[in-house]
Amino acid sequence: MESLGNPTRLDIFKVLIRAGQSGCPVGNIQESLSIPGSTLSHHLRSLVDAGLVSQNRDGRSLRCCANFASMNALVGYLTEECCVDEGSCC
Amino acid sequence: MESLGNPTRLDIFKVLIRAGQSGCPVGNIQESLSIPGSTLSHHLRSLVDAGLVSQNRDGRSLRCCANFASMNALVGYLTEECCVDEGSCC
DNA sequence: TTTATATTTCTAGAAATATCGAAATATATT
DNA sequence: AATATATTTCGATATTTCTAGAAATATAAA
Repeated sequence: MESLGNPTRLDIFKVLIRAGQSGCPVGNIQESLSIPGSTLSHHLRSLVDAGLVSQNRDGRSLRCCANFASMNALVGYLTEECCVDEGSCC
Repeated sequence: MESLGNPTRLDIFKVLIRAGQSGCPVGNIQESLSIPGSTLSHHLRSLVDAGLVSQNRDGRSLRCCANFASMNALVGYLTEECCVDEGSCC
């Protein structure tokens, strides 16, 4: 969640969500968002570390994929405990 | 989304999600999380500004409620464009 | 109106994060 | 092996964010 708190990182993640299962090479993300490679690489790493993105090499380029399972877990994290303390805690 | 990127703020929001529609006074959140009032107030404001939390006065205390509509919008934001560029962009 | 309770604003230092150019590395093509 | 392409690491700076104590404000109760 912390990982998606940054606007640039959220943009990157959105590109990958749109790209679906087939993913998108680093270079294409860079072109699509117009950010320097070093900045992109830095943010991509933090997304990979958070488990939200996976990478695998494809020839000379590195293909990145949104991890849809993690994304759904994230969504679940927000919704699953809804109202469990309704009326009892406050 | 940016608003939930901070662990403390996420904790606050979770308390409010658990509290459901009836919400929770600031003082109770403070007690429940053991954080100074000033820090809590600061984070609450950022949640309110982001539209994720609403507040209304109830006697001497201020009752906070998670805005479930916004939360669902947030979830939708992540999921609705899934795969639209599958195969076409990269 | 005095007092108590609840919450916010002010302030400032510390810590974390973002940014990007240059150089380094890795992989593929010739 | 030499060259080209793709991506990452390094390093340094700028900016943002977090945190919390003290003081201020607001509302209610006595």
